[in-house]
Amino acid sequence: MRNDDRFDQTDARLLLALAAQPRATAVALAEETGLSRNTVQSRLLRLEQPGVLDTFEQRIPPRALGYPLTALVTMVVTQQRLDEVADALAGVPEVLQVHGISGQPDLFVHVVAEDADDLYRIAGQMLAIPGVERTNTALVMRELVSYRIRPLLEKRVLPPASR
Amino acid sequence: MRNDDRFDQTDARLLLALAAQPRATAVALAEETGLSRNTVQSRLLRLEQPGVLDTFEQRIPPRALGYPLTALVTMVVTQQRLDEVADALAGVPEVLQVHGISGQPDLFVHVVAEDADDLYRIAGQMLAIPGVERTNTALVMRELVSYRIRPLLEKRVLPPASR
DNA sequence: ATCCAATTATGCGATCTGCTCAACTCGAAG
DNA sequence: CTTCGAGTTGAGCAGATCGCATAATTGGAT
Repeated sequence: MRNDDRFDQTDARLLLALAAQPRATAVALAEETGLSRNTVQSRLLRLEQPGVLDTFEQRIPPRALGYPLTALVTMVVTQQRLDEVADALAGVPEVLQVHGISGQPDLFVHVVAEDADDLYRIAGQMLAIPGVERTNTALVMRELVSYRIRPLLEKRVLPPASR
Repeated sequence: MRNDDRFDQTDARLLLALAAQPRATAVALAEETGLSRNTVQSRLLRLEQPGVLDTFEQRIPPRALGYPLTALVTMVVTQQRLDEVADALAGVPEVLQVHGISGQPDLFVHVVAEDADDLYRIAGQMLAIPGVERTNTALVMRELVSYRIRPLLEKRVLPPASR
């Protein structure tokens, strides 16, 4: 049984081309990558299969939807109720992502808000969830390094010597 | 002067359709949204302009590149050296994103690693950066709520009463 | 009532897609 | 070394889509 959910070098090259022009046609991607159109097409088909690439939603900036504020909230939770709390958090639209982490804060919550008042309201909503013992909110002032994964991608494409 | 970098309801509907089928043709999107093909095309053109949508890289899961471990690292930094530290962090491929935040930890760093040893190595690299005073690493055990922005999108599409 | 920007409708040739088939490459197994 | 098979390539074809233009329509602001 092969490991199908892992990108090989061909995938990586294709993804780099897609990163440059996300809506490029298969023909254009074939030229860009040096692969044949057939290969590009069959690879694309697999990539857009559910569970392979992350969702398109990742590309939608909250700022452009009217949510310029981002906050990172850590939470200490009554451990037995962790799943309950997660469900309750999922009910809050402004909660974009929740991570369960090791160590003292149990949860890590990514939140957006329209303004300071809005954030205060959302923080209140989160504190009111049964099982939440303590929270700490940090406002994001600046994105010093924007999300990027290209360095890792290129690492997979370039090195012909290592493997 | 209009506010061009903000999505209206039409954009939101288009984005929802794209979320369902990221590589759908303009014709298909027109049908799905009830808009004309021309509108879809001109909107798409604007959306793929640099600086409007986030990069395609957001959709590439690090796990599929061989980085199954995710860690969230908080940092206390000599404040005058904040930009220096950010630059140094940008030089580490496994650093996917860095946020400057308000409060005691100054930086928030999103890191991936191949395994525990790899993470240890990367953590060492980060600690060695001049200006870094203290770090705290938390391992991500589970993604309790996967990144999603659809709730906010739908909020913009549905409510004809509120505005 | 008038104006203006955005959307829609329609049409055109060039391009691309979805699909198929045969030939080729190359590493693994026998 | 030979055989096998998966992945890739090249070629071809009908039909769909794209990119672009032009004119009509809509709906909100002046």
